[in-house]
Amino acid sequence: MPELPEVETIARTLREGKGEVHSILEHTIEHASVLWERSIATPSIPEFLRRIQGQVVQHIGRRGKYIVMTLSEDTLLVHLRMSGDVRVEQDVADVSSVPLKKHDRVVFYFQENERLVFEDARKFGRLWLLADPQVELGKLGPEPLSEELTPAEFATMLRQHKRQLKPLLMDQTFLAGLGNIYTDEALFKAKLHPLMVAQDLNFEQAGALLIAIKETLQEGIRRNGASIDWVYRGGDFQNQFFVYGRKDKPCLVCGTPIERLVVGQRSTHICPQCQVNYQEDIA
DNA sequence: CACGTCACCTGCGTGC
DNA sequence: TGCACGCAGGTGACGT
Repeated sequence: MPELPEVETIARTLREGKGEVHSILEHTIEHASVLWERSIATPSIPEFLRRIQGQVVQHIGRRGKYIVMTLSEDTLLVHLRMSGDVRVEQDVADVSSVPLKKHDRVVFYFQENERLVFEDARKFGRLWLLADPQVELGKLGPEPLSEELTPAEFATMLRQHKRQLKPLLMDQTFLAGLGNIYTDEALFKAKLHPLMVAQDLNFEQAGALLIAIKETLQEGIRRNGASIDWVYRGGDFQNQFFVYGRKDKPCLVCGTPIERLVVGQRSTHICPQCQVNYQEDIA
């Protein structure tokens, strides 16, 4: 599920609390339990369990699609991939006696009688415990919402790549945070076809694309992300989709039926009327 | 460098 | 009802 807005929503909830949930900042991990070993990317399970003990949560943020938890000695990175989620359990007499759920993979028990549970039905999600988080985060491209990422800078980035727009935008080393849904929505907003070659965009189109990306992500965050399928999120951005998942439904701008195509193995949605700047090689 | 394919996993919706 | 199949928010390892 989770793309940048969903991860941001989750990180904020852990950091600031929301509704019933209160922040876990400054709380101390008493110990952890790993129910699915492959959920831990690094270090080894024994080292992970040993090192995490006694660490205090000092900051919680996000970089790309990673939740970044700065602990007293290390940094814990959480990547939810397709079906991961985290939940906080607190406000019960004894959290450790609450039954775990079918898809729970890693559990952190806090001294404050709380649990942070990483759940992940499809088991694609990963956790890293690192002395230096840059080992992992250093691979990422810029943050799309950063004010330092300007239209001029983005145009320069696009000019350096001879790739199709959609796969390029989803490449986390190019730009960190877009996934399948928000990419389709941003391309629609910018009126650009996903198969256009990045290098071929003019300055105006590059600028429009960056603005569309920023606005789409900000709207997603404002709505607390999108909740679709059986993975509950609590957000409602899914009700704002213009193209994603709307195959054969009328374009909300021009009424033309939305088309679904496959790009880089990923389901891709476009309005063939609004996103016309791509020309098939009509030799 | 760019692209295609498969692998990793489970669960849900659809159609026969 | 059972069951096969296609689909799913992501990424990484290959091969061409």
